[in-house]
Amino acid sequence: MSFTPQEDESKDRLFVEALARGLRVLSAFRPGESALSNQVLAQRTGLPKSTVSRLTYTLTKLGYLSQDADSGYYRLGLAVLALGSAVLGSYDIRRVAAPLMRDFALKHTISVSLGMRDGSDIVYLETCRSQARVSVQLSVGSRVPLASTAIGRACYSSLGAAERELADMDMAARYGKDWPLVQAKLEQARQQVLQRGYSESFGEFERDVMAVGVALPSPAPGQGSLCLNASGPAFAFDADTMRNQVAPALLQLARQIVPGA
Amino acid sequence: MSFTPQEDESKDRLFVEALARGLRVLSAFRPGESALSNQVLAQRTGLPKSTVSRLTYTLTKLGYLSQDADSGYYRLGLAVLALGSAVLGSYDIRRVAAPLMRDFALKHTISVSLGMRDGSDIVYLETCRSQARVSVQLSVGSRVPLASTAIGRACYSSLGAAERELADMDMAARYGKDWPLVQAKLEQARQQVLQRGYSESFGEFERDVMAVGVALPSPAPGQGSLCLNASGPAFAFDADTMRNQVAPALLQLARQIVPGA
DNA sequence: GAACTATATTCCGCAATGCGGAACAAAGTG
DNA sequence: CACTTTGTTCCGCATTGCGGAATATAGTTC
Repeated sequence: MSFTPQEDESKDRLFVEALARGLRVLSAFRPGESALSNQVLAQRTGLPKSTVSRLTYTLTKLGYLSQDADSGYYRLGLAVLALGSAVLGSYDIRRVAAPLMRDFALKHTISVSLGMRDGSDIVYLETCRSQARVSVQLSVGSRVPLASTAIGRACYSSLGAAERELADMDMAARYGKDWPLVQAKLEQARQQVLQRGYSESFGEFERDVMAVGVALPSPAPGQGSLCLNASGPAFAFDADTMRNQVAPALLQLARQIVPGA
Repeated sequence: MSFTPQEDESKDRLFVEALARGLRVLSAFRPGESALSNQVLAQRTGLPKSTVSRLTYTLTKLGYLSQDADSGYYRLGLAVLALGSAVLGSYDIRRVAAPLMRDFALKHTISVSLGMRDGSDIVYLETCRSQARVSVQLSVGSRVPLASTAIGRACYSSLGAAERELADMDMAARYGKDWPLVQAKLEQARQQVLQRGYSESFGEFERDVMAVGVALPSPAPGQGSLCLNASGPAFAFDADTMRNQVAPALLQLARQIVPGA
């Protein structure tokens, strides 16, 4: 697959290749996959067998991979989890937001998520679902596109000119020839946010899911930009309800979470 | 703290040092810490400044670190979160256990956690708290010692002879001269588990926290060993209640989660 | 604003370190 | 038992990463 992507090229004397390769191995594990063979890793990463072997050996020794006793396949080790939880722990906004989000979810019987922009994605930092049973908070850490989701559009619309430009470039690369269309849509969403304060995505990202999004005023610009969404199934929420009931409440929630502003 | 643990030493031609160092940088972030300077990283990892600089450069470029705009400090990047969530996603037991645990927590107004052994620690894979408000699931990914917690003791007691020996060695190294005492305590706990099926830790790990633990029968031996605990504040749970009410219910919960066995 | 810290980045020659093709092992398959 | 498929080890080569020292940048103090 990917022909060695040393795009920057060559003389980046600061870039530590071996580290990058090791992380490439770790990130070859897609969520939901349990165990991968050494060979599959070689394929996915595009690295030669012997190199992968050395890397898995190293990662295993450090606890970032663990080897299944009989199959010999590798799974992500618990050391990785520790890192992940350190990330979550470092965002203290979660501590503030989570209980408020929980209340919101219960009160409106709707799911609500807190996200942060990373390039042209939104990464979920916290999720509260209305139906207590379903889904094990698995969505924390997962990514949704900036362009087609309510939460992404809200975030995009809150960017300053400079940052927006960067995000645009990111997406231009990502969407290729579709970019003009995507951009038009984004611009439209941005106008809506400027006027009404929230963004919508009614069935555009996932069929039959209605969502609205709002941005949190970012404490420091240039910092990660935070945003919220509220989403529910189309059979339970129509566009009117989302616009007139949910969206104002979500704006209110945002104000609760970040009192200043 | 840990004086460079290059125990094996020297001629391990397979071990990729640069990768290990990079990961050492990532794991220098303790949960709850937001941003670290390059220098602090150098201190904590014991690596020379220029090396750290190169590593942070690389990690930043890959999204595993992100640099605060003005301070220049580094924080863990969102790419790390993706890895972490991939780990959680790979343990399908969570999907089964979580709703049952939630019900349990509500019914008994007590906290319950699912853990897995990693060396002489237990790593939490899932936590359900009784009081909906408090604490944002932050404990997923955190570590507690095998020796002094109910959940750890339950897990220890369920190990086969071979694995127990390994764990013993781990702890002997960890506790040094205290190990005989710790071992005696563990052996005592093991006897209790053999007789009654559960372990206790009443105020031993955290003051004023009462906990009982049980092991889940591991699907494949040699695989990670899973275990449960239930814990609550001492003012609300006395030893009798824990033993006669909570412990049996927890055993029942274990049976629900892993029907076979 | 000059002199001084403290911290981060960059340079650069050296050689240790990681590389990867190929040989070797091991385990599964017809 | 030949044959395939997957994983590990070897080993010489040169690339890659190393780290001390020099340089840049910022923040303090007088």
